[in-house]
Amino acid sequence: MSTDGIDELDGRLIVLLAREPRIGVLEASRRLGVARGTVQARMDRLQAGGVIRGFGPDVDPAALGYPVTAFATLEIKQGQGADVRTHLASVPEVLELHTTTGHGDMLCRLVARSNADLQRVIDRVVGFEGIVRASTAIVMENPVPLRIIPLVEQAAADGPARRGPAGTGGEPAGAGT
Amino acid sequence: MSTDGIDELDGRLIVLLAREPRIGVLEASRRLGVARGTVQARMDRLQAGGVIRGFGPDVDPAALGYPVTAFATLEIKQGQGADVRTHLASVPEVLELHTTTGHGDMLCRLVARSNADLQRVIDRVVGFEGIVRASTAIVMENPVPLRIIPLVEQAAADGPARRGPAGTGGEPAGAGT
DNA sequence: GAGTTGGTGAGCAGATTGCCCAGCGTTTCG
DNA sequence: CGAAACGCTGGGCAATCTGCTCACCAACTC
Repeated sequence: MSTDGIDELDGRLIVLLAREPRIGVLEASRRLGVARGTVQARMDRLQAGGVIRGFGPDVDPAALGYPVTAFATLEIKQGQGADVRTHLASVPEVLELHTTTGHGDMLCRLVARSNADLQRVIDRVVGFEGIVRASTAIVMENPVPLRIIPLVEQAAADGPARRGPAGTGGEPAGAGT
Repeated sequence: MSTDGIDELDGRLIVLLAREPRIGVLEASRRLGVARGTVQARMDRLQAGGVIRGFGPDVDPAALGYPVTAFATLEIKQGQGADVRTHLASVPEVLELHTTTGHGDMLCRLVARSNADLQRVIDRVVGFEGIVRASTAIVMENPVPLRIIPLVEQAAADGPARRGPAGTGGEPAGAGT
């Protein structure tokens, strides 16, 4: 679904939204130099197409009292996948979970109140039959926080796919005063 | 910084925002059953305190044309850390990067246009002196997408820390008609 | 040549925002 | 114990923005 690929304007719009989430449609149209209706239409399309999933608040676990982050690689007993997922989903400290290639493993991101607390979290995570082994890596630094802007710019540059190469669709028109 | 810990109202507010990001302050105050000014004050405090970093758009890499996600564990040559970070930060497909305990390693999240393209990305990532070894795990499923709500609820329940235990701060007051 | 799609500029009623005020119950401090 | 500080409530107001609709134009498609 979704026409995959965004054009240059979509890219600028997303980047703008990423940088200043609080601006409204009107302000965005000014910054982008296009009509309000255009921005509105683009936003609708981006959301409908799934490119923009939403605008959830970016909550910092550390500020919530969970300054420790870790990644755990889990080795699962064959056939126990579904149960393990359910189990992990029930642990609040499990922020995300992926199943990966390799050893039929899983990788999950955890947070904890302290290093000591991390032990509790890990115990809870692995304290479930079906999990054969777990190895944890504690995060010390985060040189590159989750980002999307560079990728959006890349995508916008690579695939202006949406329209033909010609039409600027730019400033012609014009009827008013 | 930031008083660490949120109370029950903060928790409800964040969860509400996470579920329906488009609602404004006014609508939120209605849903929460508190005065508009209160919501406004809470939002300000949460943002000032760093609990809420912002409201950036949630962009789906897959919809951008990057449906493949992978995690790469990198082994770095001692002392090359800084350079490697800079290098990785320059690759758009590197969505996030962490330095972790273990082997003085790094863990990064990558995306690519296809499995074949992933090879290109990995080559670019590891094609840098200072990176000794890399092992990659391709993500197949994502049973638990990055989430924060359960943790917020947990935090709100655990540490109502903000006020004393007594005062509900709830419905007293009231003067109008 | 006709039709469709996407963009522009304008307009309007209704809703929301930002900001300020006064009152009041609780908690804290001197 | 009395006073000040806080946080929340309920109103109010001007300015702004949103959602939606029009008519029109240009380019691409058939």
